[in-house]
Amino acid sequence: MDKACRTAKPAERGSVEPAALDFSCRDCGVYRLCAPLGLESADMALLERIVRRKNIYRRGEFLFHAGQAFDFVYALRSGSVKSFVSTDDGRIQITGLHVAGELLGLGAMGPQSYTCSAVALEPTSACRIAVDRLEDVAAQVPGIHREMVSIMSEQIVRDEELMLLLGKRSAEERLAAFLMGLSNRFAQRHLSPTRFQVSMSRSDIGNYLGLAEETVCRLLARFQEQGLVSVHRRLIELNDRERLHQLASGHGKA
Amino acid sequence: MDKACRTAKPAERGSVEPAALDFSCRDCGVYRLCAPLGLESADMALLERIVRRKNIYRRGEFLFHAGQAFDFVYALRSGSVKSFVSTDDGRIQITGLHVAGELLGLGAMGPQSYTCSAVALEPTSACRIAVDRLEDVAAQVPGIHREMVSIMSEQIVRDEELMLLLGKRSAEERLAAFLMGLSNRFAQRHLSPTRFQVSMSRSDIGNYLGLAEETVCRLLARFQEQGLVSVHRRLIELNDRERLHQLASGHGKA
DNA sequence: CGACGGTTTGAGCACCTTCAAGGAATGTGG
DNA sequence: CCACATTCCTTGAAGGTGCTCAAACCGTCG
Repeated sequence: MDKACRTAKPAERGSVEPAALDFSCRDCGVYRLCAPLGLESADMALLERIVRRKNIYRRGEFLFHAGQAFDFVYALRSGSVKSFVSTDDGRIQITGLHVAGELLGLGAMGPQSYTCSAVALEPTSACRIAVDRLEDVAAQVPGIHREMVSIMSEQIVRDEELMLLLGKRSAEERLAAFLMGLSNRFAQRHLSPTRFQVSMSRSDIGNYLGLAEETVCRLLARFQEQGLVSVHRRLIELNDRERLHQLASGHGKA
Repeated sequence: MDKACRTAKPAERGSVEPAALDFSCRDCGVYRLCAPLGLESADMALLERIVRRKNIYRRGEFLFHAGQAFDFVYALRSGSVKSFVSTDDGRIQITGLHVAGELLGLGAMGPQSYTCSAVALEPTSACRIAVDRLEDVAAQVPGIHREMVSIMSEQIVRDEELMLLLGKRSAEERLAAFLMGLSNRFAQRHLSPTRFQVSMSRSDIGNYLGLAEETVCRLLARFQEQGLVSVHRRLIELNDRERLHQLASGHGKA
């Protein structure tokens, strides 16, 4: 996506630039863990104790690998990240697409080692939160654990939705749901819900949705023929969210 | 495939009767939440504050419905439960199969309402843990929240595995993985890993694995032809766990 | 430019689903 | 206790959705 952007006019894409997705520490996932501390901008001392300075990751760079010892929780400030698990014979399944403002890695709390891998899809900036320090602080402030429980249960809800999608939806429904999901997430972040860059390749999208890369292409082409979307490489414009929503809900042919 | 199995004698099934799966409170999921309290058998007073007496559910009875207000966590003492989510046009995806000793409903911690429904697959006994009381106690004992985080991350790991299965595995691999998964869980509970009752119908198994009911039947028949398993209705005997494990890992044809 | 990764499109086919029907186990009411 | 209803399981045949294989295209970068 980084490359694709370079040819587009700045004005058109201002709203979807990584820069526009950059969140301050207050806005990003870290804050959700800080809020129960009663921390406001004044008390940054405690925050400093647990948050390591932000790191920059390049496209393709790993934030962490599955199996690796669990040392940090990651809060995305800009960019996007895919997480995935793999079979022992090498096939992988992307289990999550994470964008700015979200927390990553909490699933490792139990096993104490990462259960999935995470890779930046584009230049990405993330705060690393040292878990040992987090635990120290959390021992004094129970609200933090409570918040972690809450964040993890949100993860479970998203996972359940993806299972429903993988198990029970047609290819068409999957792609429509994917696009609508992205649209809604961008809207939450006050970005355009109708015009955005998809940071994943067709191959990744296919993997994520349990489809072949070619199927994704063909469906995008069909959606475009039907006037539902306009596709220019990874820039996607939703022209008929209403109908797309129907497709995603399975009311496509009914 | 031949019906020889159907003549199985009652005596053969003694070890897999529900009764054999009955867990005391110490063994069931409740205990995992009590352990951090430093509670041993002596301090049952605190336990009493949060655990309501066990309930009995009949086959097909709901423990809770999706959307319903989150009031209890459930610890299974015997029997088994399926949990599922559904599309708004009525299709459902089974997201979990839970057996004795496991905790149910923690995914509702964040949204404060159940995100999936849970139904007993057979006569099932469960302890209900009132969340408000649990929270009261947890406020004094941070270790409880920590344990909850741990339990939820295990849930996330299981969900990731199911996503991998639904997205990337063939029908054969799915069923083999399902059988091996059950086998391993029974082994953990000191029950026979090679001979057990599956509490789900073919239809449920198919739903769970993202397959048609008929496909499950055909595959079971094929596994039996190949000498991997013996099937007598819901009683299943694994005759070649080694090979089954290979199939589950995708080394079936390679 | 020329090579390369990502994308698009086509043709053929495999796997699994759908549709259909019969059989076995269980339960229910007379 | 038997007849009937119901549910679950099994098997067959036909068909479709999405995959595999293959090739061309495009945009980017060395």
